[in-house]
Amino acid sequence: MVAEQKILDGAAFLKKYGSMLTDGLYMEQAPALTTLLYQGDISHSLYFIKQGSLRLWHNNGDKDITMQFFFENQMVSAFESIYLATASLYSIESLENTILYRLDRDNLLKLMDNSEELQHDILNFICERFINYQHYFLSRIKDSPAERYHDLVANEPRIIARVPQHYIASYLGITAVSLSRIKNRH
Amino acid sequence: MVAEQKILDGAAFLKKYGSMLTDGLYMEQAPALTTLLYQGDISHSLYFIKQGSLRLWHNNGDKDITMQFFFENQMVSAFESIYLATASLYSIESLENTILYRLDRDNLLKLMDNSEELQHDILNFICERFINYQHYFLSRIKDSPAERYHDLVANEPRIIARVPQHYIASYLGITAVSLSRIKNRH
DNA sequence: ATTAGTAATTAACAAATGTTAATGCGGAGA
DNA sequence: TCTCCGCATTAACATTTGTTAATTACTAAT
Repeated sequence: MVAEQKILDGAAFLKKYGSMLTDGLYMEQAPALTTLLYQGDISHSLYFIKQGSLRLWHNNGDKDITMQFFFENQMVSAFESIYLATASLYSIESLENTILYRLDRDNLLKLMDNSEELQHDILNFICERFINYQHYFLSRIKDSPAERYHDLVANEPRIIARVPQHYIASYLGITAVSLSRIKNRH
Repeated sequence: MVAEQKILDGAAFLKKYGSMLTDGLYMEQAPALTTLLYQGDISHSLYFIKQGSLRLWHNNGDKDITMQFFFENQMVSAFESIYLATASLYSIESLENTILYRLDRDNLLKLMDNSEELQHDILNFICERFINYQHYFLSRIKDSPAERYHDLVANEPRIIARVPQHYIASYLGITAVSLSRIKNRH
């Protein structure tokens, strides 16, 4: 789910493969709070954010677990759901009014069939994403909510500036009440 | 890190590709508490467990986070460390006296170069492992330590039977003291 | 400007875990 | 058999978060 990776971000992907995609790439607009993928569905789209922001989360009956926020130039997907045609563990929704490029599953797979280089890039992409994902989860396990909040303030100004607090609380794994306490602690 | 996957387990892998590996596959013996991979090192080996058990964990200065236990017939690797030649986030150590098959990095990559089918199997393997990994982490986040312990008792008798309690506590994300309390609650 | 609805803060209490320390248990080896 | 040492249990206390509820702040729409 983590789209930030060194090898191939959204902009680099479009630059490298965009010319092969004239018929499979669509520009779309999603007003704030539009759901792009429902948890449990099979994903048919890979997205690139031109403008705006997305949230990816898992729902567990009574509560949401927000895993990731996405901003401009990032590539966003539940790739394993696209590739294996399995139910997505996550929902994806716009936070702000968002402009996207959408790459269709069929065209992605066709493109992969025709390009060994893309297959190689995709395997790298998955490995990188896997590693990022592991870092995220390890920090979620080993660092306290307060530490992770201060880390966010220091290193992710976009999240602090553009994401409502109760989603940040969900991302930190705590309630909005607890986040408020942490912010105002001595 | 999760080696249990439907598409290709250790036994199936050896059956399918073992004949191509006469010179790259070594049998090894690891007495209890032998470290096979140190966190921070680049992994050079993919393992298959013939007999015994392994533990995979991440160390965070003062405490260990145990992520996975492995038993007979499982394929064990920090694949992204092998494939991308990056520092492993994890250490791997034997719990019991363990007999392993070890597949060398060079031979694995050579084999992948010569077999498109293996490349395909490996991408599937990674996607599957990614999904399993996500399930593990989500359960770690959304379920209480008590729920996860009772789940372990119901579904993972091998872990309960063969793994010392303080490693189980580390796997559940709590202290040995807290696990003891959970076990003896009401 | 008013109002209504959502988000954020604050307070009070309950529940769970961490920490430290003392005790009990059990196997390995002399 | 005795001793030692690591593992497991139990207890007491501190810390943190969850929960519920009341209050305040903010935003958007009329």
